[in-house]
Amino acid sequence: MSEPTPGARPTLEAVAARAGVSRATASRVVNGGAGVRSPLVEKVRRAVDELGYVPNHAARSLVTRRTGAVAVIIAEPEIRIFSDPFFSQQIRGISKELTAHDTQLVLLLLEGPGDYDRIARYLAGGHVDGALAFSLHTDDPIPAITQRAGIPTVYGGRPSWTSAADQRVVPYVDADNRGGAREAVRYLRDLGRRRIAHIAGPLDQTSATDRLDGYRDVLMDEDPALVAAGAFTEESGARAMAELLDRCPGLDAVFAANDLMAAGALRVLKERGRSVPGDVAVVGFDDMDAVVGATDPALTTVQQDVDGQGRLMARLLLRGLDREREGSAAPASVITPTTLVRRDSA
Amino acid sequence: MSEPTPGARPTLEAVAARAGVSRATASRVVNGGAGVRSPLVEKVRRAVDELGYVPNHAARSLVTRRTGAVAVIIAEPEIRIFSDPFFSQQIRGISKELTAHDTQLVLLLLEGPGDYDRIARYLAGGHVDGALAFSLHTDDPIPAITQRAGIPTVYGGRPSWTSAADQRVVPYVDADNRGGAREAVRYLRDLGRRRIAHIAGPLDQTSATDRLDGYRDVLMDEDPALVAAGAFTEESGARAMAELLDRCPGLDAVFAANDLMAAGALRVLKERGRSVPGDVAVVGFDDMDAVVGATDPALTTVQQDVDGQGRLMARLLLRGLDREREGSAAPASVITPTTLVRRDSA
DNA sequence: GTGAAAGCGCTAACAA
DNA sequence: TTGTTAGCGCTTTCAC
Repeated sequence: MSEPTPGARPTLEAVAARAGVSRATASRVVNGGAGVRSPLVEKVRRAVDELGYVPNHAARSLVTRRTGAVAVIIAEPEIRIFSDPFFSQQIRGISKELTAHDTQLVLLLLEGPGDYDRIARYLAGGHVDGALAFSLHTDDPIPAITQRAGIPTVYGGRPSWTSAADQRVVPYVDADNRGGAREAVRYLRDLGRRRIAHIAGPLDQTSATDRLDGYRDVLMDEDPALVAAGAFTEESGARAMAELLDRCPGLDAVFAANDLMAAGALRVLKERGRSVPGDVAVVGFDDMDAVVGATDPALTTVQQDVDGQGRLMARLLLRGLDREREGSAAPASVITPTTLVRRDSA
Repeated sequence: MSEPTPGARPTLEAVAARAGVSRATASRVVNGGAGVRSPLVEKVRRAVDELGYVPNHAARSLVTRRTGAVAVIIAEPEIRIFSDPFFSQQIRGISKELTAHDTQLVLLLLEGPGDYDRIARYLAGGHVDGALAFSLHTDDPIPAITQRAGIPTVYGGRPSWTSAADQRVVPYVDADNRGGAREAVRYLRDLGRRRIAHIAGPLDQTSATDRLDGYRDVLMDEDPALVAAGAFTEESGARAMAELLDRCPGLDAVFAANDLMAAGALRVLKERGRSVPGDVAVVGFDDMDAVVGATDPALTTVQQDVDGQGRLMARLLLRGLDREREGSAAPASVITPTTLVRRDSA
C-alpha cells in the first residue's frame, strides 16, 4: 500500500481509470469480484491498494438501501445496567458479532421519557437496518416504535409480557433461567439438604421471577418464609440472608438468584458463624468472574454464557435482515442453556 | 400526522409535489426554512407531516459530506472500563451532548490488536465526522490512525506522553487530578494531620500519577514508606491500607487516589480498630455516588464532574468539526476543576 | 465477461 | 424569494 492521493479521497472512478476498466467492473471487484476474470480482478485490486481506495459509505447506502449499521437501544430505567458487568459483556458479544459481519453498532441511550420521540425519528430515518433492545418493561413503547418504523428488532431478556398470551410476539434471547434454577435447587436437594432457602432478585424483572419459578418447580410446597427478595446487589443479598437466618434458623442451603447476592449471603453466613458448605450450602447464578473468583469458599453457581447471548442477539438480527430481503419469516426466540458449575460452596 | 404512504418512504420530491413547490424549496424548509416565505413554509411543513416524510440520511450525507455521527473508540486494554461506573457516566455525558446536536454515537470496541486495522478502515471509510477515544497508552496506535484518516479526535484523560515534550499534540479533557489531590492533602494537613499516607492508583495511568504528583507537591519530602500503590479497586485499597499500617503504624491520615480504594482502606481501618476520623482521617477521589453513599463514615472526597467531562469531550469535538469547515484551528484541551466535598471521614 | 448509462434522494450553485 | 439544474459516488440493469 503506497501513498494515498493527497487531496480528497479517491473514488471508484479513479480506481477504474487506473486499472483501465469501467466503473462497473471496478465495483464488481470491490464487492467480491464474482464474474470478473482474474487478470482484471488483479489489476483492480492493485489500483485499490495504490490509491488507498475506501468505498464511500453514503453513496453505497443510497443505492443499496442498506446502512450496515444496527442500533443498540438502552432504555432509561436500564441505563444503570451500563455499569453492570453482565451488560457490558453482552454488549461485547454483540460488538464481536456485528464486527464480524462488517456492521456498525450505534448506541442509543434513552435519558428520559422525552427521548422516545427522538429514537422514533431516528429509527424512522433509516439510519440503521435493525435494532437490539434490552429488558423491556410491561408498557414499554419501544416495540411499537420499532414496528412502526419497520425496523426488525431482537430483544435481550424475556420481555415481561411474553408469558401471558400477549399478541405482541417478539424475538428475544434469554438464558434458561427457570431451568438453571431448577438444576441448582435439585442439586442442593440431592446433596441431602432439607431446608433450602431462596434469595430472589427484584420481582419486576423476568430473570428474577423465572429463577424463582424454577426454585418453586422443585420445592413445590416449601415454606414461604424460605424466600426473601433482594435487588441483585451484594448488600441486598446480605440483608436477605440475615432475614432468612432470623426467620428460619434451621435452613441448610441457599440458592441466590445471582452471584452478587450469593456473595452477600456468604459474608453474613460467615459473620454469624455458619460454615459453608458444612452448615449451609450456597449456590449462585451467573458465574460472573469478578465475583466468583473473590468469594471464600469459591462459589458454586449456575453458569450462563452472557457473551454468547450477545452474539446470538446480533446473529439472530443479522439473519433476520438477510431473510427479510428474501421475504421469509422473522427470527424466533432462543433460550440459551445453563450449566451448573461445582466449586466449594455447595 | 396522518397515515404515511403505504409502500416506500416518501421522498423530498413527493413532499414538494404535495406542497406545490420545487424540491429546492422543500429542502430549504426541511433544513430550517431560512429564506422561505411563511405561507410556503407552512404548506411544506404540512406536506411533511401528512406524508410522514423523513429525510434520507445517505442521500444527504452524500452531498453534504457530513455523516452526523461520531465514533467512540474504546481500546482493548480499556474494555474493562465499560464496567466502571466512571466510564459509563462519561459515555452518558457524551451521549447527551451528541444527542442535543443530532449526532449519533457509533461505538467502536477493540477486542484485540488485529482490530486496529478494522478501525482504521472504518475511520477512513468516512462513516463518522469525528472520534472520541479514551485513556491512550504510550505507544497507542489510535492517534496515528485517526490522523491518517483525517478524523478530528478528542481524548478522554490525559494521554501518557503529553507530559513529555512530545510532538503529538492532541486535544483532551481531564479532571484537574493534580490540583484536586493537592487540595485534599492540604486539607488533611490543615486539619493538623502529621503523617499523611497515600494510596496511589496503578502508575501506568496518568490519573494515578497526576494524583500522586499532587500529593507530593504538598508533602515534598515525605517518607516514601507512606505511599502504597493499588489498582483502583476496593480490594487493592484494603491491601494497600494494611501494608501502610504495618509499615507506618503512626499514620494519622490517608488520601486514596479513588473512592473505591478509600472504601477498602476504611474497611481495614475498622478491622484494625482504628477510628475514623478520630485516629485516621480518610479522603478519597471521584465522589462516586455508589461508593460514597455506602461507606461508614460517609467519605470525604474530591469531586469531579464526570458527566460534564463527557459532555465537554463531545462539545469540543463538535465545535472542532464546525470550525474545521471554516478552516480555523483544532480545539484545545480542557482541564475541569475539582471540588473537595467534606463529609465525615475527614 | 465487460461497459454504458440510468438513477438512488438530496443539496447547492446559479438563474430567473 | 423561488425554481432549474448539476452533480455527490455508487450499484445495477441492460446491451454488447
